[in-house]
Amino acid sequence: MRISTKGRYALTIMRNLAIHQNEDRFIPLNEISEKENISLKYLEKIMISLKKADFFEVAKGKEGGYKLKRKPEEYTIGEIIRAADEELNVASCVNNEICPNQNNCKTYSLWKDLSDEINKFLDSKNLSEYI
Amino acid sequence: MRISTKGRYALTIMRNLAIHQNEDRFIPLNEISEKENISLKYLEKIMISLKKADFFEVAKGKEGGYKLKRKPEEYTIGEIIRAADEELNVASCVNNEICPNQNNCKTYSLWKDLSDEINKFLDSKNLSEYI
DNA sequence: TGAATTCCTACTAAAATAGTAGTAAAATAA
DNA sequence: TTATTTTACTACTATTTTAGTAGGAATTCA
Repeated sequence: MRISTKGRYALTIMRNLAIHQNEDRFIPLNEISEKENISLKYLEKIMISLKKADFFEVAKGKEGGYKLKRKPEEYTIGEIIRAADEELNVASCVNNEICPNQNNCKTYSLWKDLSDEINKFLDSKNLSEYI
Repeated sequence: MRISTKGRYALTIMRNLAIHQNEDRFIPLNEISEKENISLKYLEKIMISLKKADFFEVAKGKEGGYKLKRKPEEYTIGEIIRAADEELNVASCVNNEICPNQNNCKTYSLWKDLSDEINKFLDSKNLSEYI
């Protein structure tokens, strides 16, 4: 039961943006790519998901890049991982798909409660704790 | 972040054995296979992992099958899922592999703590709660 | 105007998960 | 003793998910 690298890299991106938040400039992805040794193309792809969550101000072109909209302590780790396309549910029956056996399923509440536990844990941590 | 079907089916097997524990006989896998609509061959495969954990008495041949060694309340859900080959760690750096960056990794403790949380939760539940 | 950057679409590779097939070995009931 | 039932073992295949790449269009600023 693993957090995907996509989720972990999303956190890496957010941490890097947080670190430079006080500098008055946009941070381009190639800077993060070089520092963290992750391909630029892959970071771009992860950004597609993160942008939907409205985490950044974006500037295209020269001197462009990304800048966090909020303070680091205002992002929870949970919302970052979830934004990276990763649903934090341990079984598909939790929240999303309909299980044909839903009503008399003996273990639904087990998976539901565990998923809630995981989300609660990750929502109790914020980005500022990891920079 | 999903619990694999292997892990879920392992629990299904254990639940079925628990249900029939008071009957003075061994439960063959084909009975569980038919009732739960899971292929016999796949159940056999999952059994290979579970047997290593010494959960059952086994009888081969006619009238053979499996029988739980302990009472249902003496099996935790955590040990069942872990026995089904599924490590309950959210990142490979937790417990197993060595991360080249271990000492100054800012997120190691995050993944470690989350993994501990998941294990603690599943170890607090026992099989008798799900039959 | 050219270099740096994000944006967009499509594709490929690798790994993990899920599932199947065939047969040998063991044990018991008849 | 033998046919049948069951687990045990080994190997293979298919499917799905995750990870990663490629190429170029659009935008913006120095």
